[in-house]
Amino acid sequence: METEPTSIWLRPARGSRGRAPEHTRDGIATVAVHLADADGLGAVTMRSVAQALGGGSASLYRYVESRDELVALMVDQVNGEIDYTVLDHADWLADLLALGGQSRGVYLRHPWLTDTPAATGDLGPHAVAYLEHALRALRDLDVDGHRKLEAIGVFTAVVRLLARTEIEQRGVELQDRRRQLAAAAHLGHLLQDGAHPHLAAALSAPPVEADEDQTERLLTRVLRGLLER
Amino acid sequence: METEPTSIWLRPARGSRGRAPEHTRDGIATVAVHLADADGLGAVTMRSVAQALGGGSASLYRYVESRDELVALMVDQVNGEIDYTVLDHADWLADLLALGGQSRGVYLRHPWLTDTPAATGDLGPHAVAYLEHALRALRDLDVDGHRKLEAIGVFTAVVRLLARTEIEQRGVELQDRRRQLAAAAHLGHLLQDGAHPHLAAALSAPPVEADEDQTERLLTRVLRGLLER
DNA sequence: GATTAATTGCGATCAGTGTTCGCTATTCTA
DNA sequence: TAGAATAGCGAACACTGATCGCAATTAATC
Repeated sequence: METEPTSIWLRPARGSRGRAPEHTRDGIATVAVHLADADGLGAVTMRSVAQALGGGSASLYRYVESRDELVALMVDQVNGEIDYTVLDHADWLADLLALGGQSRGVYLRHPWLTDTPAATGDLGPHAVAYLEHALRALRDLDVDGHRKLEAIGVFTAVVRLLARTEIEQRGVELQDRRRQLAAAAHLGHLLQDGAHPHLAAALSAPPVEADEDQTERLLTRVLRGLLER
Repeated sequence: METEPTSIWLRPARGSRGRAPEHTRDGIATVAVHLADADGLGAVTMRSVAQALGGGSASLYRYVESRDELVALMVDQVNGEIDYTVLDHADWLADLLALGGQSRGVYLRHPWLTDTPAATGDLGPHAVAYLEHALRALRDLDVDGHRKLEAIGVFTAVVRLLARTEIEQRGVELQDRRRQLAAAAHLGHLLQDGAHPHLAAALSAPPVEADEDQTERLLTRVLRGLLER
C-alpha cells in the first residue's frame, strides 16, 4: 500500500527518467489564463487548452490529474501577480489595505477568478506567500496566531465579495441593459405591495458605488473590528 | 420585439390556458435538494431529477430554462427553512446573531450550498425575506440604508465562509485522514526551510475549532466594526 | 555501449452532460 | 364544439472530462 501524493503541489513537476516534457506548469497556466480572460472560465476546456498549446487533450493529463487541478494552477498563477513591495511596514492596517488593493486588482483583471471555488485544501506557493505577508503585517499585534488567520480569512472573503460586486456592475452597465430594467421592475413590484418596508426604505436612496474607496472603507472597519481592542 | 421576462421569479409558474402541469416548482426543488443532500450538487443532473420525478428530462425544461435556474430554485427553497420567530427584537446585534445561527444551520444541513454561486442577479422570494428581516433588525440604527445593505452582505459572506470551513473540517475528520497527513507534511515541509516564519508561528499553537461560538464571536466583531460608532 | 525501465505525447474512444426539436396528448377559452 | 395554448417526452446533438494502449524518447544501470 503506497501513499501517493494527492495534491499537485506535492507532486514533482516532472519525472527524472523519461523524455523531457514539452511544456511547463506555468506555460500551461498562462495559456489557460489567457483563454479565461478572453471568454470566461467556461472557455477553459481540456481540449481548448491543449489546442492552444499545439497538442492533444490527452497530453494535458501528464501535467494535471483533472480539470480542477488545472484551475488550481491558474489561480495560483494570477496570485503571483501581487507585488509585495507596496507594503512599507508602517502600520498593519495600511499594509493590509495595500494588500487588499493588490488582490482587488487581480480580481478585476481576471474576472473569472470569482467563479473559482474559494481556496480549499492545499494552497499553492503564491497563496502561501500571500498568507505569510499578511501575517508579517500583523507581526507586532498582540493577538493569537489563529485569530490572525481567521481575520485574514475574513479579509480575503470580503475582498472577493466586493470585487465580485464590482465586476457584476461593470458587466450590467456595459451590455445587459434590458436585464437591469427587468430587475428594477422585479424589485419595484416587490416593494410596491408594502410587504417589505425596510427594503423599500434602504433602496430609496441612490446606491453607493462599488470602487476602491468602498473596498478600503469596508476593509478598514472589518479589520479594526476583528483585530483591535 | 418583445421583452420576455428573463428571471424565473418574474415568469409565471404556469400558463393559464393549456394542460395542467404535473409538478410544482417547489416539488421539483424538493426532489433536487434531496438528491444534493445525499450525493452532492453533482448528483443533481437534469436526468436524475427528472427520473426522481418519474418523467423525462426534457419535461423539466417546461419549468426551468436551464440547470442554473434549477439550482436557483433549490437555493431559495432551503433559504425558506429560516425561522424568523427567533428574532425577539431586543437589540440588533442579538437579532443578527440569531439570523446568522439560522443561516449557519441551513449550510450545515445542506453542505452543497457552499458550492453554489453566491447570490447574484435576481433574488428569490426567500432571499428577499431574509434581507427584509435583517434590515428590520437594524431599523433603529442611524446608518444609511445602503451601508446597512453592505453590512448585511459582508455578514452573509462571513457566515458562508465559516460554514464552509466547518463543513470541510467535518469531511476531513470523517474520512480523508490520509489527505490530512499529506497536507500536514506539505505545510511542515514548507515551514521547515524557514522561508515562512510568520506562518510557522501562527500554526504552532493548536487551532481554534470552528463551531457556533466562533461564528458568533467573529460576526459580533465584524458587525460592530461595520455598524457602530 | 547496450539494455532496461521510466516517462511523454496522443489518437481513439467512452460515458455522461445540458439542451433542442418535433411530435402527441391534454385542457382551457371562445 | 372548434381553436389555441400548453405540457410531456423520445430521440437526438454537440460537448465535456477522462481513460486506454501504443509508439517514441530518454535517463539510469549493468
